[in-house]
Amino acid sequence: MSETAANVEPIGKREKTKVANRQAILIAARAVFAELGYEAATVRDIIRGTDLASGTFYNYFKSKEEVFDALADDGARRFRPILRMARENAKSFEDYLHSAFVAYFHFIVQDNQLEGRPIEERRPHILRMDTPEMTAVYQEVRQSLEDAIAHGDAPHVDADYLACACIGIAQEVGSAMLRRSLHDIDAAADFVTGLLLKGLTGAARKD
Amino acid sequence: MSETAANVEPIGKREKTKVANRQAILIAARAVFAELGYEAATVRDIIRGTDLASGTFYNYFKSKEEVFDALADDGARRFRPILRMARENAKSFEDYLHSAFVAYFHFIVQDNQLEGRPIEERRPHILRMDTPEMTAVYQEVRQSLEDAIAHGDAPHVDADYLACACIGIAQEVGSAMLRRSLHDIDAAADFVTGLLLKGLTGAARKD
DNA sequence: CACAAAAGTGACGAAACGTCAATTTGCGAC
DNA sequence: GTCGCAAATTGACGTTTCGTCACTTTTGTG
Repeated sequence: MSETAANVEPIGKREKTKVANRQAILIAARAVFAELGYEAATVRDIIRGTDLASGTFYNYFKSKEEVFDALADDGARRFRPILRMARENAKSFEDYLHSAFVAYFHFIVQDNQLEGRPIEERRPHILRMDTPEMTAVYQEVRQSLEDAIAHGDAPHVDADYLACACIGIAQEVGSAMLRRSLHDIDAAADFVTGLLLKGLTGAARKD
Repeated sequence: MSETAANVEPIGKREKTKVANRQAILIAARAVFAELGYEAATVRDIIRGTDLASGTFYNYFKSKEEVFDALADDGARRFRPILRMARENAKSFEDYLHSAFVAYFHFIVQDNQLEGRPIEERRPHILRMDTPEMTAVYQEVRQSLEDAIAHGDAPHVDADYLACACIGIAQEVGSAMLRRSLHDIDAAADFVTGLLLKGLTGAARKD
């Protein structure tokens, strides 16, 4: 073998710097959004956080908004396998719900470790939920719910509404949890799981 | 009485044009956001929709974002009395929940009559959760829930989380409803009310 | 009517945007 | 190695939007 052993990844320097630059921009953008807030941040601020020139930014993204969408999309992409594992390892429907919420709450706690401006200001005013990976997460949730219904683990409900309800609950209760000084992931997950399974009775405090 | 009869409203022309101008800007902004999308819209686009000069804009708002917040705030302000009436007229806790959701879904259907860009791209309604009126809506929901708990109409749950869950559900299921060709407000309200009261069992289809 | 305070106006400098001709870098061919 | 071409980077430049401010107009008051 005269070739180097690294022929499993036939990746040239060209492509490598390309993904590296894209990543550098995304990382810089995260930091800038956290520090200045999304609205106040400019494309120049972002590119200044890398060693690239201003013109190069536009080789990778059309605008600040597109960078944000890419960040959101990346987040969803990273979360998806976690969600899938939660489903595959679940012993029961209740178990699935609980571990999925635990996974999500854990994920957002991690994702907001960066300090800076309040979390609300790091996002655009209008959050778009229709990026490809975002949609995929919704589809995954919905599919899981439909499977559970088909399998008799859950009553025959409107899976679309239910998936939306789950996502809405996860988002809002998740944000509320982040606002609290102590991020009690299990308590939050217990709350929402109980609420979904048994309604208010199920969400009641255990004290 | 030598004075004119209109002394019940001691409002001079000064104040009158002031509120009129502010309102004109907000209305123009709504239209511009609907037509161009929020991100693409500029302060100049907005002011062009009124008969005011560009400099005048800054007498009323600091930026496009502040206009958006004002629109959101106005939406919340209009919704609050509706929510309050739902509570005061409710015969029971279940009735309160149901009519509150009906009111909200009705509200967002009305609020999205304007045609233009896809709803995701404009959205001058309930999204930002940290404007004064928005917070007031949250407080109102939470207070209602705490009252119900104290009165024994609901189990002893974490009212903060529950309020957030209700709001999250309302937003997401509301959006899902808007996406459907037929906006069946009652069906959506039945779904979420059942879900909250009895969990999945309560949300099951009635067929 | 006169005068002062408040509000409106639009031109102007500053800031951010997005483009592009010139330059550098990567990569295959010889 | 080096030659040549394509791809990517660069930063200066023209353009667009921003936000301000000196000036004008409007409103309220005596």
